[in-house]
Amino acid sequence: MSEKGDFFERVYRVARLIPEGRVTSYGAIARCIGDPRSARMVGWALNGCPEDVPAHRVVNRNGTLTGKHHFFGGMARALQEEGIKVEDDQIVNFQSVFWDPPKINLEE
DNA sequence: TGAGTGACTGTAA
DNA sequence: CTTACAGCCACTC
Repeated sequence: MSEKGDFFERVYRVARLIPEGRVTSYGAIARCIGDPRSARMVGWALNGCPEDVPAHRVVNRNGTLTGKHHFFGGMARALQEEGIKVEDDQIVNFQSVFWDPPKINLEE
């Protein structure tokens, strides 16, 4: 076990668990999968995320849409479509829409 | 092999 | 949650 590709799969899995109208941070996902120091890799992993992964719901710890420049299409608009208020590439009331990812089965 | 870069985070002031 | 500094891991040249 412990393959390199597992890291990506875990990121995708957690990202898919994000409910609508909610967002999470890269560090939260990184910690969820057991690598809180690889937060940067989470963002890099989402760079090649499939379409079924709501990458637009993943932002940095400040609630800023840091990935907007890399996301295909209007990331801020997509968030607002789900009920998330965004202003100047920054999530409004970020703490209220923040979603803490549960610990998934790392061996599954 | 080593330096540079990046969708980051935590701590300090 | 502002700004500044350092640590972090993987990728590219």
